[in-house]
Amino acid sequence: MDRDRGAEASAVPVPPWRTPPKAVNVRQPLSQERIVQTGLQLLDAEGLDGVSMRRVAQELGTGPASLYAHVSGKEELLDLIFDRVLGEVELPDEPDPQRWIEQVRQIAVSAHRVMCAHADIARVALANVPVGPNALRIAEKQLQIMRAGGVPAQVAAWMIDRLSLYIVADAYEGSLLRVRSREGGEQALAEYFGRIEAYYRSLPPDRFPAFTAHVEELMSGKDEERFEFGLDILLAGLARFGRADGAKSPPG
Amino acid sequence: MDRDRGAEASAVPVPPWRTPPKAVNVRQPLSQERIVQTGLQLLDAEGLDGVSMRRVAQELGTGPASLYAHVSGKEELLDLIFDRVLGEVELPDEPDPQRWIEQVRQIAVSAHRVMCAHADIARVALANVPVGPNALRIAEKQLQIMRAGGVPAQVAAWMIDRLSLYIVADAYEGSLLRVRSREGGEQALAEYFGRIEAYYRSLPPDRFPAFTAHVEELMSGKDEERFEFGLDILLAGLARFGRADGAKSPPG
DNA sequence: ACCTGAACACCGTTCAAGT
DNA sequence: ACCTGAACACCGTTCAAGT
Repeated sequence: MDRDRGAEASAVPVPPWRTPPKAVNVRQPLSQERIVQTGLQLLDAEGLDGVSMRRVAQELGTGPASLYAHVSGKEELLDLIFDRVLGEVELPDEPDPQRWIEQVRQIAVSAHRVMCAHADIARVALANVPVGPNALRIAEKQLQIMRAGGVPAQVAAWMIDRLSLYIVADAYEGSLLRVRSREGGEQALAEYFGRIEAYYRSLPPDRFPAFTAHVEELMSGKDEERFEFGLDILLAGLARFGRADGAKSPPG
Repeated sequence: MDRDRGAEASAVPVPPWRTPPKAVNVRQPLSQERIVQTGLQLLDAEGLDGVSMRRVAQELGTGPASLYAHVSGKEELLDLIFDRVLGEVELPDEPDPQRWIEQVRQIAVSAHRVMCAHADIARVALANVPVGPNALRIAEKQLQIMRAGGVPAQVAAWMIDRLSLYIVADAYEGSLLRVRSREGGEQALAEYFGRIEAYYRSLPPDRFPAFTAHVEELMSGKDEERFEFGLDILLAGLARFGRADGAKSPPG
């Protein structure tokens, strides 16, 4: 009998008066995983302000109330997205006492780059202490490297905190400029800095002698350059506490 | 004729059927000054989230739309409040080349203290580049001091930027903890850190050997202590660029 | 157990209309 | 010129009711 060969039967058009099954995959059940993933997509597409409970729910084809079964609230959702992003940070396999400063530096640069690649997600880390698995993984590695480099435990412990504050703050600050340039184009960003520079130049030199004399220097340098400048200042300050031979790549 | 002696006439009760004049001083006209002042009061009383256009308007006995005649929007209002706060920062009169690092340090500490004294206002400085008169006054002084200390112009210019980023970021981070403790009492803050510490101790030592071995060091130190630790690391890194004799107070 | 519609108590900003 | 009521287009979270 032919009527049991389902595969071939489906090649024939379905009679239009039959109610089609509800769109496939829309009934894929909600989960924390799916919510975080959707939040991350929204973050990348529209920035952190685009990640609202309502928008995430909409994207998942449901109402905002449904999210609360899988996530305690907006804060937890953002924490989860942040830690997922931190998962992209690359770490060296083993601490190398000969190159401890370079290793600390590489992790810092990688973390900075990763956060910068995801809009203004860094704001989340400023708002609460990150305790997700990836945050811990990174901090653990930094601590191991500094200890291997001979840095005293108390200094190393506080330095992790100070370093991550610096990285996160710079990433956040820079991301706001990037948001500005995405919204108004490259041109808007240039205009913004142009206005500031013009304002600096217009200041009265008698009250702002140093400022007006150094507008050039104040405005120079790209994001990355300034970040690494500050990072190297911090690392130079740290170097005194550890093995001297680990400080092979001193800044200017 | 008695009916012209207004002063004495007002001692007699007004006939109750007369409409009384609208409450005195409520008709004090709106001004940017009054709006900023009210915003600052709200900031101190309820934190930055308490400063909404609607709340400020309410406090002034008017509707939110009325504020837009004196302030372009919320962002400008917050900028104005921030710069007013910066007015409290103390600056030395003259740059002293013998003590340049100490002077840079004092300004940094003062700015940090001032921001910490006004809830989470520091968030404003992370969101946009401060260009108010008081921000400029402080930056100008820092620049003068570093130049007097022999720091090259490019290093000094970038250092102002990095220093203020560090100060603002720490003040903001700390303010969020202070908000937490104000809302839930000293006890809530202790509980929060207690939870974190307990979580650190509960981590598997094989995967987090350094972390679990140094929970004590990771949790130690008050806000101010940690801030000054990082500040001194930065200043030690900076010291190499200027006059050696200005670095009289090196950190640990 | 999981999901949802509707409601609550808010936002910043705009605009036509009033004085 | 200055001020305002009402509206617009949003928020995060809660809760009773549904399946």
